[in-house]
Amino acid sequence: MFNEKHRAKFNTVPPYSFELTVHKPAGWWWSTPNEIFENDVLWTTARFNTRLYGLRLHSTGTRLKQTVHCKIFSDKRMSSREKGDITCAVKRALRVEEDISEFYTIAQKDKILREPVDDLCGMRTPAWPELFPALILAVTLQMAPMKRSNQMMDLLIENFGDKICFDGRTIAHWPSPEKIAGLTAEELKAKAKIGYRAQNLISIAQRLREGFPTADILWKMSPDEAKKELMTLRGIGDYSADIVVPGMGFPLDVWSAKIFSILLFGKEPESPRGAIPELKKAAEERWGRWRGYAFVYVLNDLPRISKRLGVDLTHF
DNA sequence: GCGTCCAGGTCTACC
DNA sequence: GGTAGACCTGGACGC
Repeated sequence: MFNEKHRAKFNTVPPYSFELTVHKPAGWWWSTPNEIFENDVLWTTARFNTRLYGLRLHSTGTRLKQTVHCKIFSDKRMSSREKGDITCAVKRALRVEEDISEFYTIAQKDKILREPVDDLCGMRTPAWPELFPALILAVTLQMAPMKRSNQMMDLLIENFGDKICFDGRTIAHWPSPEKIAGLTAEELKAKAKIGYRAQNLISIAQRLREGFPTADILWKMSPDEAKKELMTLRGIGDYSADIVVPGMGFPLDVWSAKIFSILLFGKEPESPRGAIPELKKAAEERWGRWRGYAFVYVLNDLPRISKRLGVDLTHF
């Protein structure tokens, strides 16, 4: 039985939008695809140190002075250390303490970002509460259209995930590394239809179980160091590492390469995959360490950017 | 209905 | 160090 065991309150560095941070316009979730967001309240789940918790989050105030309120639900007693650790992890994943004023200064002078930062004022980039779900996302996005990636993720959660009931809601959560590490590739392929990715996911789960740097440790590294570490995992290359790395890289795939090629160079690339290195370089030169923010703001504002440009960027 | 093609990357063998 | 080819699966497409 999951009951409320702890409460916390987070002040935010303005501008901050709780709604846009946890419930992105493009449809991305904050912790699990099955979380519920209703009337500015998020019911979600997260696993810390092998234990699953229920979270109820909501905000008060305006984007210039916003507070996020968090209730933590557990089926076991929580020590004060556990409460402190989880509170820190949730706070970090909400990015409430991040000062993005430098990004806004750059964006307001930038032809591509000027309007998206107005449209999505206060939105923060993803900072996955847990490492393994972010790696599952990256692996299932590889070589597959979005519909198929969603099918793989849904089947992984349905067949190997965990479900908890708290605060009147039932939420299904991602499988644990322990669960996936114990499966055979044949079983994973048959039940989750993830094909050749099965062996990669099992290998990643085994590395995590055997002592891969935790999210805490990765956050303490420089982005380059963390990315290098992530790329030692089987099946995690440049693109996947950019999705998972703390602070968000610039994870260009052939879909987003077409969009950024139009925005940065004014035309569709002849070879989207071939254009990726050049586009990454251009983004780094233009937006520096804020390129991850540029990526997320553009891809979450495509309908409005398309309307302004008179070019449909949503059809790729 | 059936066959073919290929996708929102990564790894490996080969040069 | 650069690059072609293989990799699961299922949806889209042509016939």
